[in-house]
Amino acid sequence: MRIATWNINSITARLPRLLEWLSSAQPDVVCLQELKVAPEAYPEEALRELGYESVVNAGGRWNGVAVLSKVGVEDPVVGLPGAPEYEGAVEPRAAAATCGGVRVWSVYVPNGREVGHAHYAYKLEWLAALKETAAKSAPGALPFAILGDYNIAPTDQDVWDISLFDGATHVTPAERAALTALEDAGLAEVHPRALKYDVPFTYWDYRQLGFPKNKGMRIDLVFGNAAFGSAVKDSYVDREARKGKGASDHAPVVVDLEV
DNA sequence: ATGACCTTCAAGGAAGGA
Repeated sequence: MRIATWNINSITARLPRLLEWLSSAQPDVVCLQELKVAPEAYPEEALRELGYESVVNAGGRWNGVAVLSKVGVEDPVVGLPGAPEYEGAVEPRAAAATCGGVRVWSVYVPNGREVGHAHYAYKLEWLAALKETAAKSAPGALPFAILGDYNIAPTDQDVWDISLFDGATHVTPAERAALTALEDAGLAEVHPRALKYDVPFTYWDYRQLGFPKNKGMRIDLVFGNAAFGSAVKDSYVDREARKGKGASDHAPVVVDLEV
């Protein structure tokens, strides 16, 4: 089984490239983030034509996630249990489904904006809620994974130049401690291989030739329980999908499982 | 070559991204 996660930065703008990638990469399950689409405008039919059912959590202009599956959708959940509100609203940042015997969550962790900003506190609260969900599902025999845009670089090597991140979000000890908390809950990171260069970055800023200069960050992550981890045969970042006109600023992370 | 921000909402520019 092939599972992928991809922040597509608007499913409307990215639909041609998404459909092309689905046809070539042939994933069975895909976790999408940053749909940036109203629920009624979600391209359900176009995805169904390629064989994918969707579990969608969309709220219009910002955020939005989905789980696509060719291998069935059971026990769908829309929204993270216990998720905090931001400015009085629960945002569409999580969706889950059991697909072909694997429980998957698609998550879009809040950005945080700046250390000390209300959005940063919100990010840490959101991650604390995510840990609770992880702790409930991790011990089971069912392969379980949380895939998505975590907006956290796990180590200093996961950004192109750590000296430029002094005081910035995405690399703070508190954010990284939230990843350690997921490990305490029984999950472990699935480390992808790079198709080029040493570090398999997953995000490159659109500005200032970020991608050609490989000024990237590894912030799209996969955390799985023991049953998931033991089924992993391969994982890589498909940086080819970041090339050319009309690309998302993130590349897909692909995980191949033997289940 | 991978190339110097992009997307949404809406009507011009703001907001968010990281």
